Amino acid sequence: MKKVNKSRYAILGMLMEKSRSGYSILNMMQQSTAHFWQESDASVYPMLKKLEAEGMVTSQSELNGKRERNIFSITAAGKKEFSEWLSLPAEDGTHRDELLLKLFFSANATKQDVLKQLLLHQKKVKETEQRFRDVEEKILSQIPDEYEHKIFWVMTLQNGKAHAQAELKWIAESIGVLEKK
Amino acid sequence: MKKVNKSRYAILGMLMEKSRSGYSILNMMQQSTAHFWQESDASVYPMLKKLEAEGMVTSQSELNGKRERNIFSITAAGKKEFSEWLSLPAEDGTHRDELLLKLFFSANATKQDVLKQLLLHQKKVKETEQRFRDVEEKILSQIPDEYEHKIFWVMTLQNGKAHAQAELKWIAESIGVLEKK
DNA sequence: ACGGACATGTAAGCAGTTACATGATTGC
DNA sequence: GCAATCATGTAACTGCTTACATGTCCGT
Repeated sequence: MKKVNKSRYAILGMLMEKSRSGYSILNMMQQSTAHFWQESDASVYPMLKKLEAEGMVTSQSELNGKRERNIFSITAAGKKEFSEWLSLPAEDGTHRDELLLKLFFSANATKQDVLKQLLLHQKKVKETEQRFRDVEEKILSQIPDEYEHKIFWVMTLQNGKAHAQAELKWIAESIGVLEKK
Repeated sequence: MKKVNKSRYAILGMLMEKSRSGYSILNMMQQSTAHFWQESDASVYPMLKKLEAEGMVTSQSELNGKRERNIFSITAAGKKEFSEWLSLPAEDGTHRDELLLKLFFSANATKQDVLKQLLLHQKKVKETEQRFRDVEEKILSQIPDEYEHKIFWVMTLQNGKAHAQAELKWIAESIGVLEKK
C-alpha cells in the first residue's frame, strides 16, 4: 500500500478555513495543531508550490509595505481532493516515544537515573498541560460559539488535555512503584 | 542539533537482555514495544551490520537444521554506548495523528462522516486495549517477580493502557458533544 | 501438499529535518 | 540601533517504508 503524503491535506485544510500565506499556515500549526501535527517551513513552502502546479491552490502576491507575501487560496479541485480525504478512514501513524523506550530498558539503569527521567518528563508534561489550558481559555473566550470550527478545535484540544492528564497520573503511579522498590 | 539515529539504541537495548537474531529483535518489538517503538526488517538488518562494523555487537552464525541464523551479542563498547544513551534525558519525538487532523478540519464534513470516524477509531482503540490486557496477564503470570525487567515492562504497558483508556473516555465524550449538536 | 512461521536481506523512493541563505518591518 | 518577528526559500542529508527477493522448517 503506497503511502501518500499527508502534509498536503494539512495544508489544504488550513486553506479551507481561509486564504493564507505559507507563513500563516506554519503559525496556525504551531499554535493549534502542534500536539498532533507539525510541518517545518522546508516542507510547507515546496508543498504549496507543488499544490499550485497541480492546480489545487492558486496564489496571489500581496504587498504589505515593501514586504511581499504570497496568499494561497484553495481551488475547486483542491476542495474536492480535501473532501475525499476527509471522509476516508484515518490511518494510524507510528509514534515513537523515547522516554518509554528508555524505561523499557531501565533494568540496566540506576533507580536515581530512572527517577530523574520521570521527574523531568513530569515537568514537561505539566508545562504542556498548562499551555493547553491557556489555549482553551483563549478559544472559549475569543471565538464565538457560532463559528463552525470552534467545536472541533475544542475537541482536539480536549484530546491533548486528556492524554496529558493520563500521562501525569501514570508518572505519579510509576514514581510510587519505583520508590517502594 | 544533529539528530542521531535512535534505532541503534532500541536494538542495543534488546541485546542487553540477551543475545538475539535480527528476527528475534523484530519479534520482541512487535510483541512488547509496538505501541511506542517499532522498526521494520529493512532497518533492523542493515543496522545490525552497521553496529557490527562499529564494534558494538558481534555475531555468530548458528545452524538450526539447515536454516542459518545470526545471533548477535552486545560488546563492551556497545554496552558503554547504550548506558550513556540511557542516562541522557529523553527527547520528545513528533507524533502525527491523522484522526485528530481530520477532526480539526471537520467543520467541512457531515456529522455522519465525523461519527463514522470516531466509531471506527473507538473500535480500534478497544482492540488495542484488549491486546494490552492480554499481554499484561501474560507478563504478570509468566514472568517471575524477581526478573529485573518485569517492573519496567509492566510500567510501559500501564502507559499504553492509561492512554487507551483516556482515549476511549474522550471518544465517548466527543460523540456526546456531536450528538447533541 | 500447503500455509504459516522462521529467517535474512536489497533497492528504490519519498518524507522530513537541519542548516544555510536572505531581507524587510516593527517595537523598544 | 538592535532584537524579534515577518516572510520565503534551497541544499544536503538522513531516515524510514514499501516492495522485491529467496529459501527453510514444521505442523496438519
